[in-house]
Amino acid sequence: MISTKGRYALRLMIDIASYSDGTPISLKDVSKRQDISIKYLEQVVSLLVKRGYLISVRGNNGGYLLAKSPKEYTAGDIIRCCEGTLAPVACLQTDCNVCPRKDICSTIDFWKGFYDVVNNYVDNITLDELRAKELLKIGNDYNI
Amino acid sequence: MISTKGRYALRLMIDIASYSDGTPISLKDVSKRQDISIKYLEQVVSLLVKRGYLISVRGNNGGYLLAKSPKEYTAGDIIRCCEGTLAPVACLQTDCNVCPRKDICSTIDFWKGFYDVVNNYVDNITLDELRAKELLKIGNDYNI
DNA sequence: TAATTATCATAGTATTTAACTAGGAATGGA
DNA sequence: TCCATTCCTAGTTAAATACTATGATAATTA
Repeated sequence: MISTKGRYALRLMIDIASYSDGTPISLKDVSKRQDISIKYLEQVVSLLVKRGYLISVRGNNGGYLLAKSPKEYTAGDIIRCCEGTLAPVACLQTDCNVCPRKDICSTIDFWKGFYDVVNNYVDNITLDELRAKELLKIGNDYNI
Repeated sequence: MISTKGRYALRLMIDIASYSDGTPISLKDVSKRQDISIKYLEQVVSLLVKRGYLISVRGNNGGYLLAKSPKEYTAGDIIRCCEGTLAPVACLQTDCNVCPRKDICSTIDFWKGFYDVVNNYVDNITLDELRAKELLKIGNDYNI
């Protein structure tokens, strides 16, 4: 199960991509549209800023801007940024490859394949495509 | 991340499929081979018995038997039995489809696709295939 | 029959994680 | 200077995870 951090990050990025007209989008606006508290959004957004996915503008009329074109973000980039790895098991996280059973483990290949299909899926959908869907829904008078 | 319940369930099933000669396999033996406490295995195995995936034999020389051929179990069957749904978000669990944003949500289709690739992957690998890998590793003198 | 070896059922527990909320400092435009 | 915003760190509550523990029940075997 993907946590709220990753899911909200995706909605936040789609929101900014959808509503930005070149001026920064404030969390206050995102919060209203997405029904997520500003305080929680602050935590999510800080991860995206740290990673360089968003540019923050402080002060009055401040907010956030995409650092690059929506076509250049994949859903995977965004989710992993806030969620961490999508590895289904700990032994696939590169840093802790210390399972004592790794040489005799018959399931590791299965989990590797799992990891692969997940990464392959999320890395083949761009923020631009997600934004297109968002705009479609909005244009549709909030009724699909 | 898949929890120990689902991962141990898979190893338990592979173990039983690999070592069974028609007589029941006890948790004591599985525990030794898999390095998982008997007490924890008892909890995992009870879910598989309740679901009818394993047949339990009580008393001395008791243990567990597969209820059907290894070819007839998918990895997905086993994992979901002990792990619950593999849905990445709560609103995809059929029973609680009550998200107030469902009509305007632009990410639901993305998560549906995620869910699909995961299910498709785990349901296309059988216990028999996993057993084959296990036997290969064992035969290989515990060295890959 | 009694001892032994299993499964079965339920409860307890320590640790971690998730999902927030809160307070206030720093920034910068009006 | 005011005020809207981001930024930073802590605190909190609830639930889940990953077990361990105790004892009942069942069935084989000596």
